[in-house]
Amino acid sequence: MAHAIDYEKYTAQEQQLAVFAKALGHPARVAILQKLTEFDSCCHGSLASELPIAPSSVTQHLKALKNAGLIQGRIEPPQIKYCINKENWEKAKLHFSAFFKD
Amino acid sequence: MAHAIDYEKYTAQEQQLAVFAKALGHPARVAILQKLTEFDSCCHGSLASELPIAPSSVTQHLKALKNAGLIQGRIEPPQIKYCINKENWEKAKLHFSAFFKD
DNA sequence: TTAGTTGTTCGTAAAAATACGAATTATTGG
DNA sequence: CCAATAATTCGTATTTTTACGAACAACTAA
Repeated sequence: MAHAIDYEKYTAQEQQLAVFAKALGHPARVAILQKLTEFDSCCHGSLASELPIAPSSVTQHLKALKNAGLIQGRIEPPQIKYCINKENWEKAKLHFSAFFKD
Repeated sequence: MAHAIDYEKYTAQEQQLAVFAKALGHPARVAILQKLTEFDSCCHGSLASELPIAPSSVTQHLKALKNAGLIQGRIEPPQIKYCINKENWEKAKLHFSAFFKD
């Protein structure tokens, strides 16, 4: 595992902010999150139809956002509805505002 | 250039936020920025001595932050002093706060 | 059951990010 | 000039990210 980020060598704050920031570090993921904050919940298809990337790529980005804790999905046949994870969203908001405060 | 992010397919806001976020997406860069906001200006060496990575890696991260517009350096023999690019820092702050506002 | 819709997984390829050490540049002090 | 200091550049290895299409799974509706 050489040459990967070794998060353990940094403070918990540095780690957490970096994880959230990394999740926001792609314009497609920014667009997804904006849509989810605007519409409260969306299925994969309605996100994919507005993004300039393939459906399978959208799935990858959704997974990245999920891993960072920023979104969650619930099955609602025939679709899967994705929405903001409000608890972690608030956490991210606080991390960023603390970082830029001064 | 296949399989790289095609920023042009996204809105200016999505692009800009993603660029800033990507720059914050590594704990070492978060640590560097925190130190620069705390101490106003630092040389490469004093940053490197507090980070768990090699000096040449610190240079790489400084370059990434510079490319994103978040820091700038000025020669002040025998050192190079790095500091926050206040104009873009403010811009980043506004982008993030707008993003999380709702 | 069959066909259609929805979304994911998988494999793969290309590119970027991460990290390091060695060598290099540039400047200062003796 | 020569040595020391400060930091970068360069080359390289490894890992991660990005992207796509094909195949697959799951559920619905006819």
